[in-house]
This record gives sequence, structure tokens and C-alpha cells, in this order.
Amino acid sequence: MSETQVTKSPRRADAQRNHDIILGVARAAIAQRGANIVLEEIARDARVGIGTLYRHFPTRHDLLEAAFLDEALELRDRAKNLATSESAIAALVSWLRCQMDFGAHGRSMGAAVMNAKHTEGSDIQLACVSMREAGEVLLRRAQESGEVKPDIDLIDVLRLMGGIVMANENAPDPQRVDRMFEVVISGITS
Amino acid sequence: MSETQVTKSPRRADAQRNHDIILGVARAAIAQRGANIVLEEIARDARVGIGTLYRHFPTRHDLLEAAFLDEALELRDRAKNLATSESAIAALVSWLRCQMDFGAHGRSMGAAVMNAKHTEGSDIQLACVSMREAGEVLLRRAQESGEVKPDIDLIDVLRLMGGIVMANENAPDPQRVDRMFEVVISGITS
DNA sequence: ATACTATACGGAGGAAGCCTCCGTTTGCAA
DNA sequence: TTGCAAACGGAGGCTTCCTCCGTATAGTAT
Repeated sequence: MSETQVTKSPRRADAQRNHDIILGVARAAIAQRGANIVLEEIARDARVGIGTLYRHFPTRHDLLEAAFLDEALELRDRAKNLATSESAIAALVSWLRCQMDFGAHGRSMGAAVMNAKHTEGSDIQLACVSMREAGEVLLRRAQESGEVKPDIDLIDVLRLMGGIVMANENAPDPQRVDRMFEVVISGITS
Repeated sequence: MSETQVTKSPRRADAQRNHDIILGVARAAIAQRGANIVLEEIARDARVGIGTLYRHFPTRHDLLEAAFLDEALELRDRAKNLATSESAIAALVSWLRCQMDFGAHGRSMGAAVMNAKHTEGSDIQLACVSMREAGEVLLRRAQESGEVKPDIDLIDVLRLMGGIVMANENAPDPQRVDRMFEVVISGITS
């Protein structure tokens, strides 16, 4: 994973360290138990006061966003790699599948964070934008090759991925998820 | 709306009255502000102690379920009415659209409640089952007429409806919802 | 080295919700 | 009327969120 936050503004060393520790603990907790982390617990595991956690991440959402940043970047990279693959449709499908799996991995967080409004210019906002741009390339390529309907909107499809994840949060059944995924794929192909 | 709960077991009059009042208040609150109701507030508005509310509805979920019962019944009736309509596919699509709109109306509640596991034989469970059965008729009819793929599963489709609702909970854009709905419909048709 | 100060730390505590427990009240059957 | 099972109600415990402010310290200037 990319070591985020290269300290753009001069920051005291202890602050930077705590920031990174908190984020690391939060990421681990989210990966393991989902987005319903208890912030006091994160602070405790990070050997940091709760006040410190809140200074670095003023709201719960800020922390989730930061934790999700890496995934957004990875999804962008994935899209870029797939952009030159042979089959346009296969590339798109593969990428959408990643979107879904990442969402499932981060539990409800993925879709929730990615669909949310972000403050202009924030790290996560830029990451989401660039991820979408990379995805657009895949979609357009599949559309130009005539395999995907021309009037399909990427955001719609991404939300459908998120919707599948959310709809299966309780009692997730891999086979059902697969079938629902197939329905959507079938729905966007010509 | 049907006046639910015709007192199957002998219940003291005050208990019955409070039950109905609480449910009525909860329904109104949910319809207006979504499923994130504050239970103490419901109790206060119902002129009832919080303890009373919890005796009637031991968990938050129980209350949401009860509030949703009517909608499930209405959806079942809707399906039954549509079962004799002319176009099989139009009937199915119309019903699915209802599913989605009802879900949006009750906010996240609809899908959450309907997908959840219910105790065997509970009112809501029976209602959901009979609603699904009525829906199955519509689906099968559309499949037999060759308009919908034969391997489509109703639950999958219902979850997709719920997923669309959930994915658009923040910043709901009717046009986007329509497009996402169309994708799914297109995905289940032959 | 020392002193100074902007920056950061930490945790007590208030607020909001959820839910339980138990003493009090009341419908209603005899 | 009387008795009691059924129902009521709200104080209070628990959890989690977040704020506030006194204390500590990294980094700099002397």
C-alpha cells in the first residue's frame, strides 16, 4: 500500500507519527470488522488519547475516508492496467468485479464513502475523481467496441455495484452476489 | 391502511390502545424522517413511557418490522392485482417499480427489513412470504411468455431493487434511479 | 545549553441513544 | 368490591460520539 500523506504542510514529527499509527490501526480494524469501528478503541490500540484521534480526523467520516484512500488509488491503478488489455468488455467486467469485492471487503464503507460528497480538493475527492476517470476509459472502450450500450453512465454502474454489496451485507451469499452481478452486467451489454 | 393486529390473544384494552398509538406514531415518523427514528421521541409523542414502548416492541427492529407490515401486505395485493394484467412483462416491471418506490419511501427500512431473517411464523415473516409468492407469480408469467430469462431468481431482483434504493439514499436523483432501474430490467429480460 | 512558544497531547466529561429493571397503577373477572 | 395478573412509566446504566482545556513537548532562536 502506498504510504499516504507525504506531509504537505510542515507538521511536527510526533503529529505525523500519530497520524500514521491511527490510520494504520483504523485500516486494520476496518478490514477485519467492517466500518463500524469504535473510535475510542482505535485510539486505545494506537496508544493515543481520544482527543488526538479527533484532532487528526475531526469526524468519523474523515477517518473512514482516509482509510479508504488507498483502495481508491488501487482501483484507479487497476483500471489503468486493464486499459490496455485485450478484450474491452472483459476488462470492464473485471474492474467492476474489483469494485464490488473492494466494497464488500470494506463492508458498507466503500460505497458509502465513494458516493458521498467530498470537500473540493480533498485527497479522497481527488482519488475518487481519478479513479472514476480511469474507469471511464474502460467503459468508453467497451462502448466503442459495441459491447456495452452507448448510454450507460459509469456512476450508475458503480452505484449498482455498491448497491449489490449493501443489499447483501447481512447473510452474504457468494452465489447470489454473483448472480446479481451478472444481471447488472447483462443489463449494460448490448 | 389496514388496521393491523386484530388482537389475536386477549389483551388488555389499554395495552391494545397503546400498541396502536405507538405504531401509528412510528409509521408517521418513519414516513417523514426515515428509519432513523429516535425511540424515546416516539414514546413521548405517543404519550407513553419508554418502558411501554419496549414492552410492545422489544427491539428497534421489531418496531420497524411492524411499521413495515402494511407495506408488505400492500405489495402483495398489488402483485395479485397485476397477475391478471395484459402484458406479463409490464406487470412485473410495474411491480418491481413499486418495490423500489416503497423502499425509497420507507428509506433504508424497506430493504433492510425485507431481507432480514424473521422469526418463523411472525406476522412480518408471513407477510413477506406471501408477498414474495405473489411476486413469483408475476415473474414466472413473464418467464413463461419468454420475456424474462428463465434462470432469474426473484429474491435476487428484489435485492437489486433494495440495493438501488440504498445506493441512492444520500443525494437521491430520480433520473439516476430510473436509469439504474432500467439497467436491472434490461438485465433480466431476454 | 537554555529558553520560548506554537503545536500537539490526553482524558474528563457532556450529550445522545439504547435498553433494563422494578416499584406503582389499573383493567377486569369473580 | 375486591384481588391480582397485566400493563405502565421513568430512573438510571451502558455505550459511543465528540468537545474542551490544562499539560507536555518538538523545534527554533539565542
